[in-house]
Amino acid sequence: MRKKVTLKQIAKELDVSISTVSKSLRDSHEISEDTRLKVQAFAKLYNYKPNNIALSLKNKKTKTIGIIIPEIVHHFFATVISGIEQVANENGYNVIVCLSDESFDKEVINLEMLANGSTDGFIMSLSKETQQKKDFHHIQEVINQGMPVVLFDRVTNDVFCDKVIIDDKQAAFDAVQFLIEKGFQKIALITTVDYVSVGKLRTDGYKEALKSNHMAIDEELIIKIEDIDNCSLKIEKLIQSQKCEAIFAVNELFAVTAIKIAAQNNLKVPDDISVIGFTDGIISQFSTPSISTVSQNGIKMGRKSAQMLIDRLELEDEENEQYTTEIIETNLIIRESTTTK
Amino acid sequence: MRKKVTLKQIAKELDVSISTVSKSLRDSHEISEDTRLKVQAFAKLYNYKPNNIALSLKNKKTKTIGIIIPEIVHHFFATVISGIEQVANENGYNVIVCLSDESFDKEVINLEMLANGSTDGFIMSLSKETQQKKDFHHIQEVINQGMPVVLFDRVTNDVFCDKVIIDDKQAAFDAVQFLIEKGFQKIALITTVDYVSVGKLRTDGYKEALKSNHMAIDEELIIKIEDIDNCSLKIEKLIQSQKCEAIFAVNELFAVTAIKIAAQNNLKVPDDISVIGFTDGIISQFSTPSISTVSQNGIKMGRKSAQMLIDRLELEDEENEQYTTEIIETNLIIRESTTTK
DNA sequence: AGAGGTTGCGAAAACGTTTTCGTGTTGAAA
DNA sequence: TTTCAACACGAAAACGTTTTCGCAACCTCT
Repeated sequence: MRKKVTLKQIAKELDVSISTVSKSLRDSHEISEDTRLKVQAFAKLYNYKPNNIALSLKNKKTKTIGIIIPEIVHHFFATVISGIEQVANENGYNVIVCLSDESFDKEVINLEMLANGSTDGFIMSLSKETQQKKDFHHIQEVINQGMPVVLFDRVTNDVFCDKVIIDDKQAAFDAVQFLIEKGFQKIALITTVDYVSVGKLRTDGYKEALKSNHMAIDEELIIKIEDIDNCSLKIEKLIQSQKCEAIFAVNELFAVTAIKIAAQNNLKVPDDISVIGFTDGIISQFSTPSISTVSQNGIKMGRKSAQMLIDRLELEDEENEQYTTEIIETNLIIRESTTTK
Repeated sequence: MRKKVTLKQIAKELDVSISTVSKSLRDSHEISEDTRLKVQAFAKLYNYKPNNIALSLKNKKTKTIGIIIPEIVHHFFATVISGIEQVANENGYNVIVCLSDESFDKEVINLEMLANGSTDGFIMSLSKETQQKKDFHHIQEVINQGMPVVLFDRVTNDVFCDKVIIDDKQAAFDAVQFLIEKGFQKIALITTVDYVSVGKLRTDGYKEALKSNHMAIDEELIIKIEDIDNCSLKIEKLIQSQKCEAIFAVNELFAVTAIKIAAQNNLKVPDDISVIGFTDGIISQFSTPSISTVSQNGIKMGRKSAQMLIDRLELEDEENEQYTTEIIETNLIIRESTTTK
């Protein structure tokens, strides 16, 4: 077992000082070519690589980005991580990932743990519980300590920092508008409970679209799901009511579940009911029928978040207090689950 | 902006030495109760938390696990990470995630980068390119330096370390055996090219099952996909040949694609063709029809990998050269895509 | 030969901890 | 009053770097 070699060991072996070794390896002009080449050769032979931890301590920079998200077994979050990782990699950063499991406490613990020197900054999406409690002191604390934070997707207005979001309301508006233009009148909404920020916004967009077309909002056509595991009943009731011609669902799970339940009730998608979902994930692409959806472009969101964070990290001292909120464009992908009335 | 406070600052503020502060906070009996309480109160007030980097440098332990996988936008890998994160968290470890993008070079670079002090050990799954080149010197190098490595799923016999796998061959055998028992004779296989270790093993299992039932292996019923993006033609040819009654696919993408193409050719699943996939991901669960599949249990795989790595890390000096290969059981989940002939 | 400049290198500080060891002050026992 | 232990604390080393500064030795002019 050949442990990693250090400057000290090289210095001892070559009978020079640590400083000389360090300078030689960094091609300092202070060192004679003789010594420099000798040291470099020796270092190469023993495959010397500087110790990251020591560098981090010295430079007070870890070149590491902390990511805190609710879950990772989730197509959208996975794509965002992927985007972050791309940009991080391009800029010599590593990413350390923590999961909050939608729990406020875990979010706090993870954040505090990483804030003690492990990372230079954070990219995060709020847990449901955090959004519900509206308690963001942990994030504010980290920012006060001088660590930049970028929030994406599930954000809040209560903390000042850079943010990357999509225009959830507009995107929902567009989807519903599309259905309306296709001739549908009775358009149902399957959404989340209101404290989930994106769910609320998408609900708003749905209502706005109806309003701007002078259509009434029928509360019976709006169902709010708290827990995905037992949402079937509510959805079944909606579908059996035969009152809806089209459905807008705020995520793909709701969309595909609706389609499934429709099939069980002998209603065909899109012939009997048109469906549009949200998030262009695996499900939307591969289910039969494939599902029309609002594409979120997680990669782009991740890339943008990482870029904003790194920019702020490298800006350093500038102390630019001008925070920006970047909006990633969405687009409607029309597939098999929608048709014209 | 209130930067994090250090021992030194507390010491100065309280006019004692750094050692006294450190000892007080660690409840050393060397310190009088007076001083101890005073220091602790002050530390609490200023929310002192030890700097992780400094601790890592001192202890030569980072309490961080490096994960290197081919991609993250992939249900199975995401579940494995989730499992790893659970156990890591329970044991006070963090995880740092790097993606190889199926590239040998990126795998090497990431490994070397993290090996320079950033992590205590690694959990990885080999990139396709690495498996193709059969070059594992980078992994061996890391092991030689005394850092434990756990390989999962895509492993190799060429490097000695702990491994966590499923019995791919047996699982494939079981799936095909199931189809045979249901009365199918002409069973097709959609698999990967041979250098993908798991693809090869699953292919072997398929063949073995046929053999053990004294059925001929028809090479026309075996199609090997190199690139998922243009696999449709091959699959379409298979289906149009009308020669197969059932299909065993080595991953869910192949399975769902086959079902889709069958539908396009007016063949119904499962009425005309039965299909079994591999990996119990989102697609299998939510597509219509839902897909029978071999469940891999990524969570369990991740948990086991993490446990093995941490055990070895905490064992420390023991230098136990006895490496083990853990096999995670799979099970066949029967859904709508299969029926009896 | 002395002044001044260049060259080549080492000592030491710094980053933030923990821990070992040394030391001065106290109190009690002899 | 002397001796010795217990007590309470500080100095310093160590982890592995980088960098500033100081200092010899040599060289080049007058």
